[in-house]
Amino acid sequence: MSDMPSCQFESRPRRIVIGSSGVQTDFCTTCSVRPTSVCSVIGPDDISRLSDAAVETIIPPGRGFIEEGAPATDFFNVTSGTVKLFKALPDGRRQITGFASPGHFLGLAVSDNYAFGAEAVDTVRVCRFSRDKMADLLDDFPKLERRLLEEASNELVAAQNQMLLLGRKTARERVASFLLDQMHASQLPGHESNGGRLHLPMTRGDIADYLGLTIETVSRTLSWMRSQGMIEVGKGYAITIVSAAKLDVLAAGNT
Amino acid sequence: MSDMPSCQFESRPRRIVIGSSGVQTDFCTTCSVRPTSVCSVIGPDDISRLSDAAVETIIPPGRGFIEEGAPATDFFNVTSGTVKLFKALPDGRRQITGFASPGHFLGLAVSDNYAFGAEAVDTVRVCRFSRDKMADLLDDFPKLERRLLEEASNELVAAQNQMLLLGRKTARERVASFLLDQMHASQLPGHESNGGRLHLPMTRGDIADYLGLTIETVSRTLSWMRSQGMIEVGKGYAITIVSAAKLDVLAAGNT
DNA sequence: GGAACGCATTGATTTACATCAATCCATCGG
DNA sequence: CCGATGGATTGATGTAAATCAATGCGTTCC
Repeated sequence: MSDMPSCQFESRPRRIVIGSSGVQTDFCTTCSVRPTSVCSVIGPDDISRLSDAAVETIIPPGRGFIEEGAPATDFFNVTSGTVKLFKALPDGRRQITGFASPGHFLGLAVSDNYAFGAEAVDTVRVCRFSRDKMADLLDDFPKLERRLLEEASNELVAAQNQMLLLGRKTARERVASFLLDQMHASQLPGHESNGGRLHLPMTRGDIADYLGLTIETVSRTLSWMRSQGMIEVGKGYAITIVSAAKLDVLAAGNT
Repeated sequence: MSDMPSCQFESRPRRIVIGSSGVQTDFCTTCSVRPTSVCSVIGPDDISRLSDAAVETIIPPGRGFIEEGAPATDFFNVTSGTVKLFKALPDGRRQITGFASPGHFLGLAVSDNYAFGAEAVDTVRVCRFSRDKMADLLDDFPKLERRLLEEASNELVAAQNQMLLLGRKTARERVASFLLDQMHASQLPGHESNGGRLHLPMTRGDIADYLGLTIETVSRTLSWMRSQGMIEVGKGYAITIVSAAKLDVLAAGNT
């Protein structure tokens, strides 16, 4: 899950008016995710096509905005905040299949219905594209399709790594892998260097649902890592990586 | 993993000569996978472009043909047989991330190296496309990109289902899900109806590596299912589903 | 300001599956 | 034809993680 700088914008959903003058406030122009997201393939001359298609939406923490099984009418580009993607069983068991941060494109569906759910972990901003408008953009901008294929391929690789983790790794290997992934994500372009300090807005329960563990196992493992001098657990959701090398050895899987 | 009818062809790899007459034996023309695979977007008038790009390859059982970490120089379209896709840990632990049957397109890579390995379960035929030739085809046939995006989206959905299975399902739920998936795959277009009888060329070890279990657990679970009247375990690799309804209840996850 | 709630940590106990072991069966090669 | 090998099944035992429980802390709301 790559991590991108967020798009700053006003705090309520609204439709950008299709304007004929160039004076309108155009959040696409000022969006800081755009240089590295799927939107980057649409050039400055065509940016109004983007603005016309996109509806910026603010989603408060805890609110779901994609429901597994619901008709797949929209696509979403995450421009700020963190989203958890998940699948659920009827008895309440849940597997988080990924955390989406700015730059992630959500909503690819094969059938007519979403195969997964999405819920805001913290305050989230997304640009929403209806399926029709997306189809128009794809027709007019072939490079967009190439870019979506790249995104999908990225997700496939991440999914395969996660299957290896879920199917074969021990609890300590899983937590180590998770922390290292979060560290790498926070070091991608657009993130200010923060000396190994991770901001993890998701709860221990969310981390457990992502790693195929329970809350207690995640907590015990983090406590053990702290006792081994690998991490520091700070206030709120801050975890600081003290020895990435030790975590690397764990995550690599040499049991 | 969708399952498609296989492409019949001669039993050794060779380059199809770029011919000017229409008399040459053209395996693309006779390929029975082609109507439903990514190649379907290339029309009969352009089929020579396909033949020019493809190299048919026969791979014996047990032979690997994609090595995790190796340079990603080729793509592969599976036209016959079964392929296992996997990721490995240094200490020998291995997770099979999928079984690819005819119609599957392999080799999408984001970086310059393959993120997974591939190995033939039984005798496998693939059409191999070099990266350069694939790029040419993509430039000339934009619908090919759309089709690849559809394939990738299919794989993403399958991966998410598998993450739910690996992260949250019990052993019985996993085996039930696997058997039902194989049943559905065998009922796709191109497969003759075979009354619930599955042909599973992969070993119990392969099934275990796919479901995040051990050989013994898979074997015990199949034995229990036989004792419950859900399946019959026949000679060789044949498993017959006797009560899909009971397996459905298990697989659904209502523990 | 205090009760309620959500979240996290830690302890004790249980359990689903792994591990180790033995045996059987089918196939292959000499 | 027989020994070797690969694969599968079944039994006995061990264990990593789950489950159950208790406690503490920070935040929110009345």
